[in-house]
Parts: sequence; C-alpha cells; structure tokens
Amino acid sequence: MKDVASAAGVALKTVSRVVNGEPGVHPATANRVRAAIDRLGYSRNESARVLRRGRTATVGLVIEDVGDPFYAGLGRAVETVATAHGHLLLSGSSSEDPARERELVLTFCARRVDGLIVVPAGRDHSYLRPELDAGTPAVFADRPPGPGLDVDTVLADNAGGAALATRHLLAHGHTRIAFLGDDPAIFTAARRLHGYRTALGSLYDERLVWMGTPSPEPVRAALDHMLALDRPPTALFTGNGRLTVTALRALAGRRLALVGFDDFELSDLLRPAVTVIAQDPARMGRVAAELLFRRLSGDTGPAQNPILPVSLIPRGSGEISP
Amino acid sequence: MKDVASAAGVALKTVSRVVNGEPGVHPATANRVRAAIDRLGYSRNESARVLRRGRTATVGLVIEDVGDPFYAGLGRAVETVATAHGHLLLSGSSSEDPARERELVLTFCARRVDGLIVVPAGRDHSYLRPELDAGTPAVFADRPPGPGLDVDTVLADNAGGAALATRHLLAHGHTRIAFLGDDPAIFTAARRLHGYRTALGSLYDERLVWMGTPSPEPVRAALDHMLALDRPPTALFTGNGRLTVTALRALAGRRLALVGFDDFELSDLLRPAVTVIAQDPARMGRVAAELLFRRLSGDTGPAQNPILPVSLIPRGSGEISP
DNA sequence: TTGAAAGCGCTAACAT
DNA sequence: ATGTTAGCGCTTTCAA
Repeated sequence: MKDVASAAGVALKTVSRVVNGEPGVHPATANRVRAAIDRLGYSRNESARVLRRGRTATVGLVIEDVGDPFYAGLGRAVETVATAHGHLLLSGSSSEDPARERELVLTFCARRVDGLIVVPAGRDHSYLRPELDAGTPAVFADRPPGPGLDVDTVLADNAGGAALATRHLLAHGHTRIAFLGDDPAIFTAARRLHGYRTALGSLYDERLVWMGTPSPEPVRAALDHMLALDRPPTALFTGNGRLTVTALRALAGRRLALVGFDDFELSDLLRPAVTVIAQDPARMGRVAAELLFRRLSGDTGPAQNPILPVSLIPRGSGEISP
Repeated sequence: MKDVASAAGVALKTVSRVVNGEPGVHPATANRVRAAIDRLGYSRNESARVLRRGRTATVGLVIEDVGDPFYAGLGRAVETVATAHGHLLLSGSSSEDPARERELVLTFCARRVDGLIVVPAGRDHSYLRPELDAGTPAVFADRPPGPGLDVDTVLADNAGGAALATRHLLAHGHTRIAFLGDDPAIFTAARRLHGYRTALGSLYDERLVWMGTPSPEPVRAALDHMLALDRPPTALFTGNGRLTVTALRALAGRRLALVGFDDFELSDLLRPAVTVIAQDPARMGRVAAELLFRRLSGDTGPAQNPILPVSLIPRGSGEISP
C-alpha cells in the first residue's frame, strides 16, 4: 500500500480510501491510485486489515465429517449464506471426537472467526463460555450443546420423525417392528429411539432394539439374532442413512418392511424403493447460518431453538404387509 | 499478551516465548506465565501472529461443489493432510462458474493462504500468475489449468478409463455402444469421449453420442432418440456419476448393458448392480495436498503431473450380452 | 479533499 | 534467562 501511495503520489490513507471505496476522494486522484494498483499488482493484505478492524469476515463450521452427504449438504447451505453476507467459510471435521471438536473450535476462535456453527460431537461445551462472553456467537445444529450453554440451536424433529415412521409401519399391520440405531450417546439417536418407543407403546420389546456404531458386521449379527427369535420382526426402522444402507446389504433380499431415517440418493431406484423419513440438511444449514448472521448484526434477543419438520416419503419398502 | 505479562510480572517477550514453547525460559517463570494465562483466559491472536510472520497456516480449496460426494471426498482428504501439517482449510464452491472460481481464488490470496488447491471451472488462469510469482503455490486437481501455467496437476486417467469401459463392452459382444457425456467444454468429459472414440475405432457412430448438462429431460430425450434408430445401441457408457444415475432413471427397466464412469454409493445394491470405472477421490485429494506441502517446504523442482489410475469394477450391468 | 500519526497484537533481532 | 525496540500492513483519529 505504501508503494502504491508513492507510485500514485498520494498518502497512504488515500490509497486506503480508494481500496475501501470510502467517499471523499477526487475522481482523478482515485483513478491515479487505481492505475498504480493495477500496475503494481497490489492486493490488500486481509490479515493486516483483520488485525486492525477486529473482524475477520470469516465463519467457522465444525461438522462431523466434511465428506458425509448430510453434512456436506448442510455445509454447502452455510457457505451460500456466508457468501451472501460477504463472509468466508473455515471448516473442519470433528470425526465424532469431542477433543477434536474442541480443538477445532478453539483454533477457529484463535483465528478470530466472527461466529461459529457447530455440530457438536461432545456433551460438554464449557470451553466455549469464554469465547461466547468475548462476543463470538455460536449456533448449534443437528444436536444441542451441553448443559449451561444458552445458544441458538437448530434441530430436526427427531422424535416426531421416528414416531411417524413407527406409526406408518403399525398402520400397515406390523406389530413386531425392530429398531437399529446409532450409539445412544448421540443425541439424534436417543431422540429417535424415544420416538419409536413412544409410538410403539406396549408393543415395545427391547429384544428388537439394537444400537451401536453402524459397521456391517455387528448390524448383520444383530439382524440375524432378531430374525431367529420366536416372534421375529416383520418390519425394520433404521435410525440413520448409514444404518439403512448397512441393513439393506445385510438383509440381502429377505422380505422385511423397512423405513429409514434420512433420505439418500438412489433410494427410489432400489427394489423395493425405500420409504424414508426425510430431513432437509440444506435447510438446517441455511437456518443455522441465518441465525448466526442475525447475531452478528447485533441481535441480542433470547436464544432461538427452531425444530425443523421432517416428512415421510412412501416409496414401497415401508408399505409391505407382514 | 501485555496484560498477561504484567500479571505475571515479566516482559511481553517472555510471554511470547512461553506461548510458542520457545526454549530458554526458567520453568518457574514459565509456570507463573501459564498461571496468568489461565487466570486471564488469554488466547493468542492469530491475526497478529500471521501479520508478523507472513504465514497463515491456511490452505485454500476451490472445488466445484462442497456438497458433491466426489468433491466432498476429495476435500476430506485434503483436510486430513492439511491438519497433519498443522494447517487449516478455507474452502469454497465454484459452482462450475469461472468468475466465481477466480473470485474465490483471489479472495483466498488476499487472505494470504499459504497455498491453493483448485479444481478449475474456467480455462483461463492467467489471473493466478501474479500470485504464483509472489510465491503462493497452487496445485490443480481433476482438471488441468489453462495454457501458460506450469503448476503441479493431479489428474485421473480419464481417457484410459473410458477406453477400458468401452473395450469391456466390446468384449461382451456389443458393437453398438452409446456414450452420454457431460458438456465437452469440461476437460474430463472431453478426455472420456476421446478414450471411448479411440477404443471404438471404426465402430464409432456419432449418432450414438450425446453430450450436455446432465439434467433428466435432455438425457431421456437423447436415449429415446437413440433407441429409435435403425440399429439402436445395445450398450451404454455414461461419462460421469450423475449421468449414470440419470440414465438409470430414464432407462427404467429397459435391458441395456451399462458401464458408468465414477463409482457411487449403492451401485452394488441396484439390480442389476452397476459396473463402473472407479476413481479414488480421496487419493486425488491426498496426492494434491501432499504436492502442495512439498512446495510449501521449499521444493522448487519441475511441475509434477501424476495421472491416477482408475479401475473397472464388474458388478453385472456391464456384463449383459447384446 | 487529503494527510500525519498512532496503534491493532504479535514476533524478530538485538540487547542485557 | 530475560527484556527492549522496531515494525508486519492496515485503519482510525484527528488535523490541515
């Protein structure tokens, strides 16, 4: 900037004015400055600008896995909103590891992101307290923060969706409905179990419930075990997209009614096509980002906690009779 | 940092030493400083550090769409390598728009990223020249840069993979093999057409080739048109994952042999299961990131241009006879 | 309309 | 082992 100034024969501040489009610069002067900028290939050093202004025009996004379709869709929506507000996106994957989540969040804070959007892996977010007090707003998405943190949170209607799926299978005559869910320590998994259990009422049978990490072998074993019971399940409700796919592979042709939580690409091309409870990851990302930017523009109202609706998409697999 | 220094009764520089783990600080002093840091909840301002040191420990990633599975997988691999090198990832989607690509790259440069990984949307990258000369290395992935830019580039063996697919269908007795490809302005699409055409030799018939944006209606129309020909195709080679899926939907049960470029989730669960030419997006991301970090650690050797192999995965759809 | 000076928070270079 | 000083490149404040 100094070089540009001397090349254009003006003071530093005048270059700064031109670069920032501030008013009160004579058009002729401005043109001279712009010419010098082009000639020298100057571009503003954002680091210095950030240091001086205290705002980075950057948003930090911590999700479970940047490569997972659900979170990738969420991230894309966040990016779109951030771009519209002239902000850049710094993103990282927690890999479902609370320590990594914390590290990412604190690294982002050290870089002075203006705000955070977090899909938490852990249940304790007291480490965020100082950052929040220091004025860095955070919005939680998909899962709530740990106790004691009163921040905006966008959740899907997990329990409602699970109940919807379960009632759908009940309505088609099933009374033995199995549930495969993710680790119950994960918020969404626990809520979905809750919805399933509530909808089932007295038909609930814990032998038809398996929860754990969705790798093929345990899922296959659990299914085999359930199908060997005296009164085996005639229907299956899977608690997330990965489990649906894993179960589909493990089932390999066995005729069981199936409803899965989360929609997935090609669900319509399978035979039978798969009935699902669909969430809208893009909407979740958009809502979270909009809440964040509302905070960034000064909103200090009480924390918002929108619950996003989910919908049942009947495609065939969920409409099979016992 | 100043506050920490006076709280601990030491000079600024001593705090700096402790924070950066520099040697030559008395353990007792260091402990006093650390106590002050904890008490005051101090965390280093990275913006200031960046300004002073000139390195941001940040890598910029420009891809077509953060939400696309192929690029999301590539991005995840880049993130892993960047994290291993203590770097953060700034990422953005170009949406196949050259202007947006340029804007993102230049924004990243203004933020002084240490290096760039770019999946280019445009064919002209002269705008990168000044940045490269200024010492910001760039690695291109999936597609090469425009003319005049001699930078590291990681590509897949597009032509080879297309030829492999075509020969596979020929070997199964097909002589009428159609090709659906992306817009030929896209590098990978052009290379795949080339491989297909080469493998087909004198059997090539331009009436069996359609290239364009893979939205459902045009693809359906093109297929209908081809199937109404005197000598209709008995096999189909689709030039990317989205086209494979689109074609599958348009085909809806018609018995045509099919090989698709790009593997996709659930390809094994369709009936027939889909034979594909598989790329490895994670490997592409990893190789690109490793090339970048080699440059960042001072390698000034000639530009590298690795071609990643692809492989044919026979699953059924490609082994159907005419 | 333009400019001079101070300083954002840190680290490098050079004392002590 | 610890401290002092200068300055990274910009914006803010105040003055001309």
